[in-house]
Amino acid sequence: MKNDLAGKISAAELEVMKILWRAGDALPVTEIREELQRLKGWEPATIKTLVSRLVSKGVIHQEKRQVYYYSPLISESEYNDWATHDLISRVYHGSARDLVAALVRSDGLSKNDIEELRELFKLEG
Amino acid sequence: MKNDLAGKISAAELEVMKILWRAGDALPVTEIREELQRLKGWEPATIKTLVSRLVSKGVIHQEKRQVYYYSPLISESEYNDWATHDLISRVYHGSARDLVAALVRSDGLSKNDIEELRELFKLEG
DNA sequence: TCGCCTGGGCTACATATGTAAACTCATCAT
DNA sequence: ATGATGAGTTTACATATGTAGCCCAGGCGA
Repeated sequence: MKNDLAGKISAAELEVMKILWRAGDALPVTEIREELQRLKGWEPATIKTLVSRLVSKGVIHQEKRQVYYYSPLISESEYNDWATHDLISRVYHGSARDLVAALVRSDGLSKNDIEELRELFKLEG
Repeated sequence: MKNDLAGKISAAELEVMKILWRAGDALPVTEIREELQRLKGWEPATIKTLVSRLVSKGVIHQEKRQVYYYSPLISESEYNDWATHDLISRVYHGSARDLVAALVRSDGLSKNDIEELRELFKLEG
């Protein structure tokens, strides 16, 4: 069940996750709302819905205090990896290499990025 | 409008696109259906729906002969690039480098892949 | 020629998603 | 004590998506 990330996180929901990941700490809806209102201009109601859905999907945890506090149950890199491998399987027939090759070809990377990655690969090799 | 790929192609629709891209030639629904029936076990009706939706979205072209023939209006690499950059912006805050770095870290690449990519980067540098 | 099969178009229907309001308590300030 | 305020829950509603059936007209075989 981990490989479908508990039913997948939608694009809008992901924005909520990002707030929680960045916070590093459990947050009350108030703060999540404040952030997203500023960043996305979403209504409080919308944000509450997204948070609820994430709880249902089991990807964030709801902790009772004076007010509920929310914290992620999956890490950002866990999600990122999942999203990446999802792309790779859907689009690149399962070849991570093809993805990177496409990136290189399509100017997705700057000279500088390439330099940094070369270093990265040097370490990996 | 190109940067939203005419309203986005869904996962199921993408399978249709793949058939067309691989064919390299315009195909009648018959053939698309045959392929997808074999590969995915989808009903003919389902496939017709997907094809119609792709036509509506303007990503494939319908050519009248005895029977309609369909061909893609966007190339596979065009789509791949779009999907990749979509992932990068949604998940990697716009940093292609972060995507590749994550891949390297998460064992998404085999020793062999890394070797090949190093070559690739060598050329690019 | 006449029904049958099939391509193409239209309709269907559940679930997911984006977006948000309505309602219901509990709590805080007056 | 009482009403305003806000947290949490329920409901709403359009569009997207997965998945597919129904119906009609024209070509093909009997």
